Amino acid sequence: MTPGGQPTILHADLDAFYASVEQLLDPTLRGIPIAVGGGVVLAASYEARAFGVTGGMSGRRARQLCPALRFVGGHFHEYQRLGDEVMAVFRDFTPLVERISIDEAFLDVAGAITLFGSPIGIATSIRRRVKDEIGLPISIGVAGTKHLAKIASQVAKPDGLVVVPIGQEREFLNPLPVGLIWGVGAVTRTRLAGVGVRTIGELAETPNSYLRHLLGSAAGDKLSSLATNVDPRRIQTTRSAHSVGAQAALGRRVVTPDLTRTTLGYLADRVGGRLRAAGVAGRTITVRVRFADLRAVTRSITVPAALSATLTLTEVATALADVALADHPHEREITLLAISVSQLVDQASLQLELPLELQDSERRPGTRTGAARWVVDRSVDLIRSRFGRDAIGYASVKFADVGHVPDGFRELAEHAPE
DNA sequence: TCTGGGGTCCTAGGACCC
DNA sequence: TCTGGGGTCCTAGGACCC
Repeated sequence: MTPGGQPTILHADLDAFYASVEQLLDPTLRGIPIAVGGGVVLAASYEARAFGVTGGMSGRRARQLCPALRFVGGHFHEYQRLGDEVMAVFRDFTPLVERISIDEAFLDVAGAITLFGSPIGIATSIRRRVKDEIGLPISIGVAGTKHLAKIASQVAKPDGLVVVPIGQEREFLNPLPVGLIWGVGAVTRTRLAGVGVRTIGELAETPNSYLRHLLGSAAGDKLSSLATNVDPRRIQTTRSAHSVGAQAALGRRVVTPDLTRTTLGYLADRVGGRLRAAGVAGRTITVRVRFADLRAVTRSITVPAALSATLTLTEVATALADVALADHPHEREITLLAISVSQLVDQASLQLELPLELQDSERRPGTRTGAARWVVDRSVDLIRSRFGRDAIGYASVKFADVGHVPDGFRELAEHAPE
């Protein structure tokens, strides 16, 4: 923030992104309620939102609320392409762009004022260019901090611009519901409502010690700092992932060794491929099992040498799932399996660890070494990059019937907007 | 409400070390 | 043998976000 000056942090957020892209690509969809997705609504146009349709809602529920709702297929590559184009517009004004998903970003325009004029002028120009050159509606919040700019862009929606002048933060925030605060979801909102706190103004009057008691120290401090308008977070132009994961919802399936091995093999294949593509490997492997009542448990292990080989990940994940299942012997059905790999390290440093992994596998005659597995995986990755994902794979994985979620959907979910 | 997938961050307890 | 603080790492669970 610029003390005593003008706010220079922008939060720019495309409106109903997937749905807006569909309406851009197909003019017959404009002005009518549409939803992207099928079983689950990924995005709803504003015409659909008027009926109460929201992202994350089941398709059946959405149809009940809005019988005229049109479901449209996802043009996943178009979403990525247009999202990239919008980011390029941002970068025409400042290099300080922090993209936080496919369709939203923070910008710090303090250094762009001499070239392009006031932050408000820049925000106006961005909105006009995104509309004229790309054809998409976008909302922008302008404020002194990231937190405040994000709240302002939500207030600006749809297709609007909201500025919070320095010194007027309290007047702006006080009447707003606490749910607009980033990090306040259904649970926290309910807990706050239980003690009579519904607006940010009421939150600001609540002592920090009481918030810490109610919500825990970190959440309490965070809410207090918002109330006093302290937010030291800078714009980060590069952010590296802390974990890579994949999951598969299974419906209700009776758990068998074959089911877990096959599904985890498929997931390990995806995760391993993405780790290797990013040039990283991970030391902590976590498996999540969800039972029929939607209760989920996790089991994890941290190994000395970072992993990215598909078969090794499969073996570790299978062993972890066995532990989780053994701890819940009365659960006969599961509804989801997931693998996540964290404690990521660069593959360059992984090379140093390979002899360790090699030693380990040498104690198990008949298994291929970690190094050999890594080489095989790299070959598979290369072939796939040229001929497509289905060109090659481990037999047990290739024929798994767990891949019914389209790959485009999965790639998209890595940056999902809603 | 029950037809998703991929992430981040926080808490709390225990092991272990100094 | 008992008491104690500080720090790090690991594991399990949960809230939240897009």
